[in-house]
Amino acid sequence: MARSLEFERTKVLEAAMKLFWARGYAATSLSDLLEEMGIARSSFYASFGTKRKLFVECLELFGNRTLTIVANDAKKMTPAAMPRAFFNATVLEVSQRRANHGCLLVNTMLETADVDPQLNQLASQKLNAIESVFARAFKQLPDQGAFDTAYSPEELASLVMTINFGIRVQSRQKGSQRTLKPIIDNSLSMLGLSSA
Amino acid sequence: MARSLEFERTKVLEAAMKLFWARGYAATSLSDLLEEMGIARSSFYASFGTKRKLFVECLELFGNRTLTIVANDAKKMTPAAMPRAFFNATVLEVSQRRANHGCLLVNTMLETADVDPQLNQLASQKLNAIESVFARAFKQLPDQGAFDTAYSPEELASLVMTINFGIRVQSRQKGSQRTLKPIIDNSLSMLGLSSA
DNA sequence: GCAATTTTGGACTAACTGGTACAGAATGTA
DNA sequence: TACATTCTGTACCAGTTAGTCCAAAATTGC
Repeated sequence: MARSLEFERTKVLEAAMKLFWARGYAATSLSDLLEEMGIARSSFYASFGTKRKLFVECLELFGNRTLTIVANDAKKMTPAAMPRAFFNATVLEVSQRRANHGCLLVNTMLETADVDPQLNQLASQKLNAIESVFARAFKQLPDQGAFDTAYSPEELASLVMTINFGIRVQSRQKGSQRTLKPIIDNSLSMLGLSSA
Repeated sequence: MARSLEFERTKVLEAAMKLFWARGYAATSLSDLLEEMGIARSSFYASFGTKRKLFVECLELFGNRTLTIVANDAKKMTPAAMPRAFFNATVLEVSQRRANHGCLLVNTMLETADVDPQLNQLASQKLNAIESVFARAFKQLPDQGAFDTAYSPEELASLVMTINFGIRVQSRQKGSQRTLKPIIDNSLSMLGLSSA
């Protein structure tokens, strides 16, 4: 036989995702990607096909990872505790470790809205899937305990996503967690989840 | 003397703005712009300098126009009525007439965040100016009447902007006003402004 | 060592990018 | 009509883009 099959495909993919995450799809050139991924031009096309296919893979990876976070939360905690946990995991913890690039799905949706329907739909679907997990969890709670308002589970999930989107935009405007913390806290208390 | 000075500069500028609004800065090529503006390549560079300068003008135009809307509202109505009026003017009425492209300032901020600090700062400043108008209006209301919560005027303004951002993202995901209306209504009721 | 196979690096292509230059047509004033 | 000025169209430039190709190097199992 011969040389070891793939290199560290997932690691290389992750590096690409981070770059797309920071700069967006169009603004990330192939040369930038190759440098960041640490592989040669030829092996890139052999392993990933085209820049577009690579981006779709990154979108998939990011989306599934985020989906896993909220799906696990749904098993671990009460529905009322999920929004805070989600914001903690996806916004605060990230802005603590490195620069905050918002949400790749949100960034992609805005970038591709009137430019690339397919990529736009892909990002949109992943976001809808996340919203569905929230809605399903809120439905399991018959009395909707901690929420002091009279929204349906679907409306609640939609509100959580609206707030999520707003926070993601804020997190690209002012990335420090010192400014983001109060925004998150106030948003959650608006939902009636201050003590959760 | 000679031929009439400028053409319809503002009209041409507006056409460019709409295209940037829909597609973003990088994804809008010069050829696309010229076609949409209906002027020749040479006259473009004579009148607007570079693509970048043109974009700054568009950002300026869009920002000032939005700022005017909310500043006028601040004179005409109570602070508690401002958020709804703002969302009506900038989201619902727009999505009624034509396709909804979100907010050029928000789109630009996300697109340029890790790519072009200057453009990013420009958009960010305009958004901060809008937030300041809200904060100033909320400060004028000593008892903060309609708001049922205990936020400071600045916190309230920040919440309004967070919701605004969230709705703008939603408006690029699902542009119809039929889906946007309930999202706006529920967001406002979250703020305690349902009856305002 | 030999053979199989993957990775690498560099040369290359074709298309597109923003921007420049310039000659001529159109339009106005006098 | 003559002149000044603005607009238009086209040709052009240098740089960058995504993607292809191929020979040589590196790595593995036998």
